[in-house]
Amino acid sequence: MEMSGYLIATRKEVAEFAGVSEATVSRVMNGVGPMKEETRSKVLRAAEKLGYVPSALARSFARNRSGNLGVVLPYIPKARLFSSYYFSEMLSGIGSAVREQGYDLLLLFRSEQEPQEYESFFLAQKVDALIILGSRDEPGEREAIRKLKEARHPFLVVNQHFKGESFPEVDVDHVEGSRQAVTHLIQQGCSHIGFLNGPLTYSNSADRLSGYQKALAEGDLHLDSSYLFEGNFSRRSGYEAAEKMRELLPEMDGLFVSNDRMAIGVLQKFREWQIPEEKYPKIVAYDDSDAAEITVPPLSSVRVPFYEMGMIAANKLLQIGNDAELFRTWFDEPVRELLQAELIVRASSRGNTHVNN
Amino acid sequence: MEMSGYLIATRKEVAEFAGVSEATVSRVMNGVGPMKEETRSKVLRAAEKLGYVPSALARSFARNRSGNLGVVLPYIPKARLFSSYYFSEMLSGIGSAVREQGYDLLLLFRSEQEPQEYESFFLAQKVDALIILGSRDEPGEREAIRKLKEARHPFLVVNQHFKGESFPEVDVDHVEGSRQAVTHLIQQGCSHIGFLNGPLTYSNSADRLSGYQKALAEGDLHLDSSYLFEGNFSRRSGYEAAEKMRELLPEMDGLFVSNDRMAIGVLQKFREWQIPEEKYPKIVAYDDSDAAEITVPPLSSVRVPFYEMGMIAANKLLQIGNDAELFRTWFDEPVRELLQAELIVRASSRGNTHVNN
DNA sequence: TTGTAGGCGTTATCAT
DNA sequence: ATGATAACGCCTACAA
Repeated sequence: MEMSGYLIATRKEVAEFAGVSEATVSRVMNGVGPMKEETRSKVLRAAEKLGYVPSALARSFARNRSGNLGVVLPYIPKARLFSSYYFSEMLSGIGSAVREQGYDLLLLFRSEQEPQEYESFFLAQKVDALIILGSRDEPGEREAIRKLKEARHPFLVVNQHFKGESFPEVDVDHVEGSRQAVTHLIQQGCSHIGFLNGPLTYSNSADRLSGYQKALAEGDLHLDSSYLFEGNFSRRSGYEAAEKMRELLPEMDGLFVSNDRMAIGVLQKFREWQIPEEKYPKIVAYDDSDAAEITVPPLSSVRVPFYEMGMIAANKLLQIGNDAELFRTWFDEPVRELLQAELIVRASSRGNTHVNN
Repeated sequence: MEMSGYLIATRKEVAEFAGVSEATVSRVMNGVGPMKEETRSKVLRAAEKLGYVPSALARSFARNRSGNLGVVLPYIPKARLFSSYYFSEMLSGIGSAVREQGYDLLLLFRSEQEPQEYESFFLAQKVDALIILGSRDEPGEREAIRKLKEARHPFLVVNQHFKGESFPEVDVDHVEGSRQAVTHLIQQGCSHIGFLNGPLTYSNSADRLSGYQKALAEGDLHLDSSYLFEGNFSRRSGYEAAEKMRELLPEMDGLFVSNDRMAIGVLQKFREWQIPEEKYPKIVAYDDSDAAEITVPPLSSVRVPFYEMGMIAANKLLQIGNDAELFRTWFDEPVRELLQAELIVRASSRGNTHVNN
């Protein structure tokens, strides 16, 4: 059904009112082609008068372009997805780029049920380009993205790398970020460093593991697999992982955690156990979200430029719409932008100088 | 330019391939009208074979419906909008409703520069319905929303009330939420209760002020305007507002703050001043975001059902697309859904029993 | 500088 | 149960 109670002024009416042809109205509205200033203002006045706004729908249809940049998000019912710092920042960055380029931002929720399938967003012409967030390295996902590439749809994977493929990606050097984090812990005198990581289907988790290993090797420490823990990035999972650290704690003098939220869960558990702060392992977390500053002790954390990532990804992607040359090479030499992370040191990884609040 | 390197299968090709008319293809794809099972499967096979997906663009054009629910967000460059708990939760709620109803979610960023103007989203047919978030009671905004109503565009204002108008709204009873918060402080023995509020152009700020006043009156306390502070909901503004509380602190034994982030800023300042926790005023904040649990001391906070608000708003709004009767009355008896907030008590407002961590 | 007219891929109505 | 066809509102190549 028609969802509105009003009538929309059409180009035809404007043309009649202004006493020109419809084509002229189009030219004026789009500012193309030469035209007499008089005609122009006549048309604009008519449009103003009639409240005419060109239909984006019809325009898209005629141009065969939706004008939308799609962003695929993991759909997890009730998961309060946006609450996660990661997605929030990224979307803000994408939003700001999209806006400047005159596109609209269409949010697309990936379903956990149905098999992954991204191409139909293009086939249905819902989007002109697609940014894929929260991607995981799983067979279905790889396949779905491969299809996008084969069909040469403009897309970009963010914060995820698929080894062996060459997809256009904007990513962060999590290997180096993690290496720095763990090296810092070693420099602080730690020799038994635990690692609470996220699921390895995220390449950023795998990358962090590499960085961790690298730092240990460089510090002549050996990797003890009983020091490896896995969570799902939620606070709760950090809280639960801490349980498993219990018996190692006297030994474990350092801890690297893959995001702030899990680290906060760990801290909660430590506090519950009434471990004195001086006895906490030295901790470095990841993301450097707002929360890192306000925990007790404040968390050292690896800052990830999510906002910039989103902005860069969107800009790159939309750029190819205006640059035929870029489009030609987009898939042959896929973009692989690699941003740097930066370790921010706070009390959680320093000496026993925690403010005892 | 054409942004893709592939060709899209059209209905015509499917029709030819299947040896039927285009109309039949449409019927099959939309599952309308009677049809022989044989024809149906023939068409479906052809579609499958050719990789045909009906063009959402063309469909929207023909149906004169975009299939999009628009969500207006305040645009603040670099403001990391989504990081705010408020918007994050709301969008998650809207997203989940929209998805179920088969709509798409279009994000629209309000500009701070240009005068407010929402109607053109409808005139340009970018959206079939509109949810307005982060609205403020300012002349331009009122005017813009009035126009929506006059033209009978389906829209909904969320978490904001315009006194004297009757716009369709989904809101929270912030008067009652605040009254509870402050009454709780009074019950805890506080008699000099400060209030750090947000800008009064947000009706929820004004409502909180009413609740504060109400509670004071009920507790036979008088309102001292030197106990009123204003911030802009950011942590920094809380941090700065705390400065102004300095000299009142010995007296001020209670503090009500309009959101968690500002409260966190206040706590930071207190900690910087090295005020012992036992001497903090008893604090109740607002929103009950994730952060409230992890501060030291954990913040008592008024829980606001943002997620539900978003979901309810979107559901209500999309419902009117399927219900002519509802649409008819939508503007005559505008929805005014009023959800309840709930006080969550934590250590920050209890006796001197803070865990000294 | 402006007008004419064909086409875009559906939906929906009317025949058959 | 299916086919033919007129809209839908705009863009754009071409004609004038």
